[in-house]
Amino acid sequence: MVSTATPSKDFIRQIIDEDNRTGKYGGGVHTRFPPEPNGFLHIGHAKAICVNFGIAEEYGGKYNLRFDDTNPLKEEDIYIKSIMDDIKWLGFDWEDRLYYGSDYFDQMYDYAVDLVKKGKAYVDDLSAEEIKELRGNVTTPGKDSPYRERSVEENLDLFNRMKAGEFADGEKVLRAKIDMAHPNMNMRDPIMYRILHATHHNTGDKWCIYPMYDWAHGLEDSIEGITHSLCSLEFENHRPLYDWFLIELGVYRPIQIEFARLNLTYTVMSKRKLLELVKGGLVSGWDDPRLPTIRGMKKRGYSTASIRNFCDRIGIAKVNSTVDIEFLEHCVRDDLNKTSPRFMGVLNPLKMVIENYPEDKVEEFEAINNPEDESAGTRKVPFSRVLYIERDDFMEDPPKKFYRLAPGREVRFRYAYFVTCKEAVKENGEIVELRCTIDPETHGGNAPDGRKVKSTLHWVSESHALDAEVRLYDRLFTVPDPLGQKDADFKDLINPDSLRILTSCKVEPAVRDLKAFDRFQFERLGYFCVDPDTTEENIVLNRTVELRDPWAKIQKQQQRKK
RNA sequence: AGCCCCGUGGUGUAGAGGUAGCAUCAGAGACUUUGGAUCUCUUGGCACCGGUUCAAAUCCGGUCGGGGCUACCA
Repeated sequence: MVSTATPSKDFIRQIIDEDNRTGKYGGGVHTRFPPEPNGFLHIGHAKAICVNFGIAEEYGGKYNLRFDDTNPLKEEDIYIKSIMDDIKWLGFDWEDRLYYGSDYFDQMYDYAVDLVKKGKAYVDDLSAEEIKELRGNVTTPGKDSPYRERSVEENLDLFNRMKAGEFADGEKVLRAKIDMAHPNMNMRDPIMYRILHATHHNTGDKWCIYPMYDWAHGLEDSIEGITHSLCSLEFENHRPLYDWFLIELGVYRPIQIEFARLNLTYTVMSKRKLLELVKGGLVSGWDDPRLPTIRGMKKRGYSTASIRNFCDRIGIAKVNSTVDIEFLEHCVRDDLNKTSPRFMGVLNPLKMVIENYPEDKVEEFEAINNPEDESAGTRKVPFSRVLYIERDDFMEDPPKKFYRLAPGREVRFRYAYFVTCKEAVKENGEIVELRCTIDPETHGGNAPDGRKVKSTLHWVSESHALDAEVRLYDRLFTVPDPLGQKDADFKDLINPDSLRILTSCKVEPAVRDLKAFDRFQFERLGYFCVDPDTTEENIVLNRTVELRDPWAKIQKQQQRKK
């Protein structure tokens, strides 16, 4: 029996349902994701991709990947591969529907000629400055260009010569003839073509005139038979123009629907800001794990499932909003908890000697790989007289609610024994070693007499431990809204602890078998993944996110009280 | 200022004339060989004013607030 509760639908799915009901587009759904190949994809794009491709998938429709490459000055081939790689990594397959806006340059030109013939477009000789001047502003209407009333013949001739390369960059443009007094600035005779003697990554030197976004985009959608053209809110004011071109041309017209793009706290999302960070050397590159780029997140240890689940769960709406990064972190924990194998690793090692354990003895304890997934099986973890534990797991003078190890206190060592601390050995006031004893009766971690222990600690056997470098990543900025601060440049608000590198970490032997990008959990610490920098000699691990940590919260509260 | 879009717990969203729901966060508890996970409970919201109606988050009018637009970028 399936639940009768109908899942709530966002406004876009409601529109599609209605279109399907009325048969507006023959009941089909065909969407597209149209990135400009001039940068790397980030989580904001992931949302757009999930909206466009996810909805098409859900309705049994198709989706296109289309590179919107109408500006040869800004676009480069190198971005195309990275964008495709990222989208594939997100788990989407556009099959054979990979297109380029530039594929349609010929057809667009013909359409432009159509419009000229209809008296709806004209060649303007004004300079960029003059055009700006005559456009007016939001409160004052613009004025007609002196070239606005050229004859169709003259326009046709001029436009053809523009194409033929007779004019220099900026000398002439082709404009739509709409209304210079229109309250919507986009309708004040928008430019359709500009002259750019530049080599295009796809069409080479074939063209010296290139179409503007507003002219090109609707045509691309129309040519590809897109049904629902889903884009971000800033194109709302462009929709009348999108419609105008297609209506004047009398061609198939998709519907453009706008939704709010994703904003996240404690990070920046714009290409320009991201570029500033990369160019300024403030991060290690586009794949720096602190960045919200797809590559960065992959390197950080985010899974495809966690990102897609996040994008689905934040919803779609028309209000500008900022999602708390905590929710992203929740989504990645949620997925990784179910899928990640567990290991033990000590980030800040404190040596511990078990006085009543023989020096040459080694035992192997069976550890559960994933308590959430029985099929993940078990592994053996070696135990011996000298171990490492986490420095934070011992306090000489424990405050209230600190359940971990302290002098005279007994805790459990995960999968091994109950351990009691006898003494903390100090050198120059610093604790350098703990002397402890085990209760042999608690072999495996259970007391036959049923006595309980307040906490369970992770540990690593000294002689079996692997050394590892661990990169602890945290939020990139110290404030939720780094761009909204008065009198502060966002680059000065970078969290100095957004990356902390620990070099003397000790991890259990099984970590050796992991490969680059493998994700796992260090019990009690968080989720990590293997950095591709890892070599035979040097294990490098990246922390994706910490586990939820009630003790850290209590600690903060206690500090506040002081 | 002109035009366009939008206001539902702290945050993100559902609700389409009839008991304001979900998720997250926060708080409390249960359970626990991860202070993880899981489970239970609790706090907390319809921007404001007026109108229509037996009944308004929902429809209408206004006010206030937020965002977008003034590139030969996309």
